[in-house]
Amino acid sequence: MTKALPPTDAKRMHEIAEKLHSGALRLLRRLRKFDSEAQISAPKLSALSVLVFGGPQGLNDLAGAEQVRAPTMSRLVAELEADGLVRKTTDAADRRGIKIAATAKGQALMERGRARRLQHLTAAIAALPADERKALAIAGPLMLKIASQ
Amino acid sequence: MTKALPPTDAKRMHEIAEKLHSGALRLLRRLRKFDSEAQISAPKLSALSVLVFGGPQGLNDLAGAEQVRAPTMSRLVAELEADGLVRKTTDAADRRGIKIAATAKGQALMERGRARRLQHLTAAIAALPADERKALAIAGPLMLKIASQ
DNA sequence: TGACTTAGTTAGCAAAACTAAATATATTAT
DNA sequence: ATAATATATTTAGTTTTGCTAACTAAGTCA
Repeated sequence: MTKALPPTDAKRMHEIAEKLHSGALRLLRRLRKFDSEAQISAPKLSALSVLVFGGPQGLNDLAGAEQVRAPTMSRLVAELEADGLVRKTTDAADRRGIKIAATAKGQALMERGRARRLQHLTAAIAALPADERKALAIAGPLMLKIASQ
Repeated sequence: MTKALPPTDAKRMHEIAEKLHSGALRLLRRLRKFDSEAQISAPKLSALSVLVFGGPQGLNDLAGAEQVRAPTMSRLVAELEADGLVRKTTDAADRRGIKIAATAKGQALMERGRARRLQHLTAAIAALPADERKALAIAGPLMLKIASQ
C-alpha cells in the first residue's frame, strides 16, 4: 500500500490541495457548531460575513458572491438594514449604485461568533507541539494570500 | 507600530488561531464561487456534504451537525432520497434507528464540485515557492486532526 | 409486565428565500 | 437628443425551510 515511486509534481500539488481543502472544510464545519446564537438566518449571516470580512461592496457584487439574484439580495440587505446590521449609501461617482457596508453592530455580531470559534481553536492550537504550531502560523496568512488572488 | 516586547504565549496562540481561521474562511469562500451548478438547495447540499465527507450517520446526529430539528432533517433527507442522492437503511442492532448514507450519485455530485474547487486550488499551490507549499502540506492534515478531536 | 425513554415520522402552519417581470433612475454610446 | 445599457427596487407569485405538537415503533428499566 506504500508508494513505490515518487509521485509527479502535479500529483503532489494536487494532493496538497486536497488535504488543505478538506482540512479547512472540516475545521470550519467543526468550529461552526460553537456559533449557536446569532438570531439571524443563514443567508443573511452569510451576506453579513462577506461584508465584514470582505469590505463594503455594491449590490450586484454581493449577490454574485452569495450566488443569488439581485432582487433576492436587495431584500436580504433591506432586512439587514432594518436590523441595523448594515448601511446603504449611494455612490457619489455613479448615483445608480449603492455601497453596502456592515455597521458597528453588524461587525460586533460577527465578532461575537468569531470570538467563540477562536476560543476553541486557540485551545486546540495551544495543545500542539511547537513545530506543528509553526506550520499553522505560516499556513493561515498563506491561505489568505491565495484567497485574495 | 512594531512590537517592542515579545507577546505572551497566550497572545501568540490566539494570533495563530485568528489567522488560521480567517485564512481558511476566506479561502473556502473564494473556492465556493467555482461550484455553481449543483441544482440543489444550500441546506440539502450542506447535509449531503456532511454525509459524503463525514460518513454515514443517524438522523439526530445529522440534524445536530446541521443545527436543525429532527423533523426538518427528516424531510430534507426524504427529499435527498427522492433525488437518489442518499439512502436510508434501518440499523440492524437498534431497529428504531436509521443509517443515512450518500449514494454513488450523491458522492459524484459532491465530487464534481470538489474537483472544480481543487483545480483552482492546485494551480495556486503550484505557483508557490517550495517552502510555503511545504507549510500547507503540513497544515492540511493538521486542521483535519484538530477538527476530529 | 408496565412506565419511561429514544429514534424517527407526520401534519399543519408561519416565515423566509428565491425568482421572473416590470419599473425607476442614472449612465453611456450613437 | 435618443437609444441602449446598467444598477437597484418593487411586485406578485411559488417553493423551501423550519418549527411545534402529536404520533408510531423499538428499546430500557424497575
